[in-house]
Amino acid sequence: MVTINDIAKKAGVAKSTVSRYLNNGSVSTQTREKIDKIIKETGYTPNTFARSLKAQKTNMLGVIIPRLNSSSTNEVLEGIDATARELGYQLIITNSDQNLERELENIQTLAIQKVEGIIMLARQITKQHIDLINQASLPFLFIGQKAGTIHSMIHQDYEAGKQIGEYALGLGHRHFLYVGVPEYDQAVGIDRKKGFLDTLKKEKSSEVEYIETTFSRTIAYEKALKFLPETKATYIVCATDNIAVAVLKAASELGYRVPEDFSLSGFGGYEATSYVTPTITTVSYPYKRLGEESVKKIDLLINKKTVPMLSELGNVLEVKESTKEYKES
Amino acid sequence: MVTINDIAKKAGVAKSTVSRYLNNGSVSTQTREKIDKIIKETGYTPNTFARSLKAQKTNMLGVIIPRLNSSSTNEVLEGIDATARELGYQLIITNSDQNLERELENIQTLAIQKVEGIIMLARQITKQHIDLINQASLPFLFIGQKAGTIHSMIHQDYEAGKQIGEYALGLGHRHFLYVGVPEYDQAVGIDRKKGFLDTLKKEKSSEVEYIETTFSRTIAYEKALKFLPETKATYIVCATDNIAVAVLKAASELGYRVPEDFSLSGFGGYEATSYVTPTITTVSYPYKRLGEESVKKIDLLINKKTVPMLSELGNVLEVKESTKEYKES
DNA sequence: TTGTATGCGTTATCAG
DNA sequence: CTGATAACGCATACAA
Repeated sequence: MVTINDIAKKAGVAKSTVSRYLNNGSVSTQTREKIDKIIKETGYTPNTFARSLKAQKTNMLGVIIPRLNSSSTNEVLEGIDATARELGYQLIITNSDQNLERELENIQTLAIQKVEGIIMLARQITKQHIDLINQASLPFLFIGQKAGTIHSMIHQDYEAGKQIGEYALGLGHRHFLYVGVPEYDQAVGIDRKKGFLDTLKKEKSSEVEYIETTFSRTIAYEKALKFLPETKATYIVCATDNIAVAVLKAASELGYRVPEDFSLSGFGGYEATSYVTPTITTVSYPYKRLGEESVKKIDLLINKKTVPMLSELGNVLEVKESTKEYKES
Repeated sequence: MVTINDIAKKAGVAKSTVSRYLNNGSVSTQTREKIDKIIKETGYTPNTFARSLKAQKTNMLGVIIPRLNSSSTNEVLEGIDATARELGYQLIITNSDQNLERELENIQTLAIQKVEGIIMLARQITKQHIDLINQASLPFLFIGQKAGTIHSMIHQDYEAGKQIGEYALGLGHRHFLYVGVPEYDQAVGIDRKKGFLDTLKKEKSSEVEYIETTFSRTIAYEKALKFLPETKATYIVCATDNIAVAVLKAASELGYRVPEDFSLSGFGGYEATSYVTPTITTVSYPYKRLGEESVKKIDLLINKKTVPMLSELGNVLEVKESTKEYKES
C-alpha cells in the first residue's frame, strides 16, 4: 500500500507537505506539480482509517432496515440514499431480517463502526432497544414508530385510518371487514386500525368484522381464500397494500368481482396497487420523503442542533378502481 | 470517547494488558475480572479505525447496485447480506441510480474506504469501468454481466431465451411479439433475446415482431396500450417480468383476455408474477443464490485463491396461467 | 512555504 | 503474566 510517506520520499519533501497539499493547499507551485505527478503515477489514495482516527469523524451513517424485499423500505432507502449523498454521508446499510436479536446486534455493530448516527426503520421498540441506544449514546432516529425518549419520525397512521373510514362511510358502506396485523407493530397494528375504528363509531349503524394476518403476502392470500366466502362485508379494509393485493388475488381466484361484489382498499401507496386489475384505492405514504427528511433530521442531531422529538408526515387518499358506492340491492 | 488507555488507567494496568485481554486473552483471572468490570461500566468499545489501521484490514465489502426499487436487485442483496454476515463481512451498499457517472464514483469511494472487495450489479460495462477497476486493483466481481478480464458471475440468459422459445413453439405458437430492452444491456438486451430468436429460427414458419421499451413499468405500459391493438402475435414475450406485468395491465385495460387472446410470458421469476391475474409464466432466476455465491466468490478472491473468471447459474421455466396452446381458429 | 514532532487508538514485539 | 515501546497513516501546531 502506498502511503503519504512514500509520496513524500519520492517527491523529496516532508510528509507534512504532502498532507498540506492534500488538505489546505499551502504549497508552492513547484512542489505542487511534483507531488501531483507522483500521486498520479502511484495511484495513491489517502487512508480513510488513519484520517478518521485523526479527525475523530467517520462521515458514516448507519441504517438498519427490517428486510430487503419490501417496497416501502426501498422507497425510504431511496430517499435516505439521495439525501445522504447530498450531505456527504457514506451509508452503511444493515439488514435485520425481521429479527429482534439481529436488530440489537446491528445497533452494536454500527456503534462499533463509529457511525455518526443511526437511522432505524422500526417495527417494534422494546426496552432492550432503548437501553442499548442510550448506552451507545450516539444520534439515533426511529422511522415509522415512535419512542418517547428517542427521536422519531412517523407517518400519521391514525389519520390515515380515519381517512379511509370517512371515505368508506361516505360511499354508503356500513358493513366492513378489517384485515389487520398484530399489535406489536404500534403504527400499523394499532394506530392505523384505531383511526379507522374510531371513525366508524360515529356511524351507529356500522359493523366491523376483524381478521388478523401478517405482513406476508402469501399468508394473507391463504387466509383470504377462507374468509372471503364467509364475510358479509361490502367493504374490505386491508392494513397494507401488500395484503390488499393478496386479497384481490384470492378474490379473483374465487370468482368474486371487485368492486362489484365488495370494495377493497389498502394503505401505503405501493406501485403494485397500480399494476393489478382493478387498481386498488389506498392511502399513499410519502416514503421517499420520509427517508429524505430523516437524514436531514439526523444530520441536525449530529451537529448538535435541537430538533423536535417527534416529526409526523402527512399522507393522501388515492381513490382508484377497487372501491365504489354501496347501494342497497 | 473512552479508549483502551482509560480502561488501562482505571484498572491500574498497562494498555497492552487490556489489549491482550481484548484479543488473545493471556491475562490472570484477577486482572481479567477487573478489566471486565470497568469495560462494562464505561461501555467501552474498541475503535474500529485504529484497528483497521493497524491490521491493514477492514473486513468491509462494497456493493454497488443500480437502483434500490428493483425486486431482482433486492433478492440478490438478500443473498449477499446473508452470506456476508456468515463470512464476517460488513457491507457498504452504494446506489448508483442507473447513472454511469455515479457508478464510477462509487467504485472510487469504495476503494478509498479500503473495502476488501467490491461486488457490482452491472448494467453495462464500459472501458472506463475496466480502467478504474484495474487502477483500484482490488478484488472485483461483476454480477449479471460478463467482462472478459474481470471476474464475473452471470445468469444463463441465452439459455433462458431458448427455454421460452422452445416452450412457446411446443405450444404451437408461430407468431410472436418480443418486447425487449436496449442492447446496451448485454445480458438482458442481447443474450436473452438472441437465445429466443435463435430458437425460433429452427422453425421456418415462425414470425417475430419486435418492440423495444425500457426497464420502466410505466413506459412499458404506455407502449403496450399502443402496440397491443396492432400486433398479430399469439404469444408475447417480455424481456422482464416487470414489462410483462405492465403489458398485462394494458391488456386488461383494453379488454383483451390472457391467455385466450394471446399468451404472455416474462423473465425473472419476480414475486409480482404470482399476484396478478392470470399469474404469469416466466423463467425464474436464482437471484438470491446469485447473491450468496457472489460473496463466496469474492471471499475466495480476497483470500487470493484462484477462481474461474466466469461463473454461470442456471434458471428454470415456471409455467403459470398466462400461456396456453395455440389452436387454429 | 516547508519540515519536525507529536498524537489519534490499537496491536505486536520483546524484555522483565 | 505483565509493561514499555514502536508502529500503523495521517493531520496539525509550531518552528524554521
